[in-house]
Amino acid sequence: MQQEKNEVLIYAPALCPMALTLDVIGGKWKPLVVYLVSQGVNRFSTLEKQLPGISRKMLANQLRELESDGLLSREIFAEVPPRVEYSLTEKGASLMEVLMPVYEWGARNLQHRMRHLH
Amino acid sequence: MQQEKNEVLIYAPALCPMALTLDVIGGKWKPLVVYLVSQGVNRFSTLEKQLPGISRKMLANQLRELESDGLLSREIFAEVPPRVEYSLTEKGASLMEVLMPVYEWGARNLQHRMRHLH
DNA sequence: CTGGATCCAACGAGATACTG
DNA sequence: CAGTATCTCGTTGGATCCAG
Repeated sequence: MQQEKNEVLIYAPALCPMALTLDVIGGKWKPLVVYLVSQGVNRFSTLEKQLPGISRKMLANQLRELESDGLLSREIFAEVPPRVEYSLTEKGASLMEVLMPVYEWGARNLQHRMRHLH
Repeated sequence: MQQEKNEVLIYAPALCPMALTLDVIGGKWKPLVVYLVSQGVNRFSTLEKQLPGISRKMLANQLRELESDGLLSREIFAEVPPRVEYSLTEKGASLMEVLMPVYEWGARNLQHRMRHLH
């Protein structure tokens, strides 16, 4: 794993797949949003209920970004009242798979960081 | 994977291991810093050279946080000139392992997001 | 119901100067 | 060499109002 002494590598977030991935899934709410959608919580209002503390604007922004990154798809139903449903794309599902071990690592190593809500 | 219809789950970043982990490793520079340290780039000034664009303050902050989260250890040598070396802890190494698939996912799925630097 | 647009406050991050 | 302190500014996110 050790690099050659004279090898010069320049690293930058814009070139690192890890940083790019964290940019796509990072942020305070995105992993929870993706997870909830994967669990069938697929409408704006139900997501909002499950995410106490998130603002409408933030939820809308996160959903737009997740959609434009191809993780979620968005289906609009021309009804009254209007209805929109989100679902996980294949790409989103494949990301969820690689993220599960990360989730488990956190569960094993970060208990001390958990805040207990009442 | 589908939850029961009447099950009511409340999600919050403070309770989600994924969000906690992303908080620990997230941010623009942390994954690169951890990776570089794992590759033997273990001093402040060499890290700074490899991370064009990062400010001293940011690098110092990220190193402090990574240290307090137990991912990096910091060894101070009482010399002139002063010398400090960072290294990956076991915990940091175990995180790197679960993050490799994330890295690979990004490499496969996020090429379109890469910016070419000259 | 699902958002977009706007305004504003708070926080994060860069630049610079200084220190053990 | 390896940082810290301060100051400032830009961006982010919350609140509110409006619309399809």
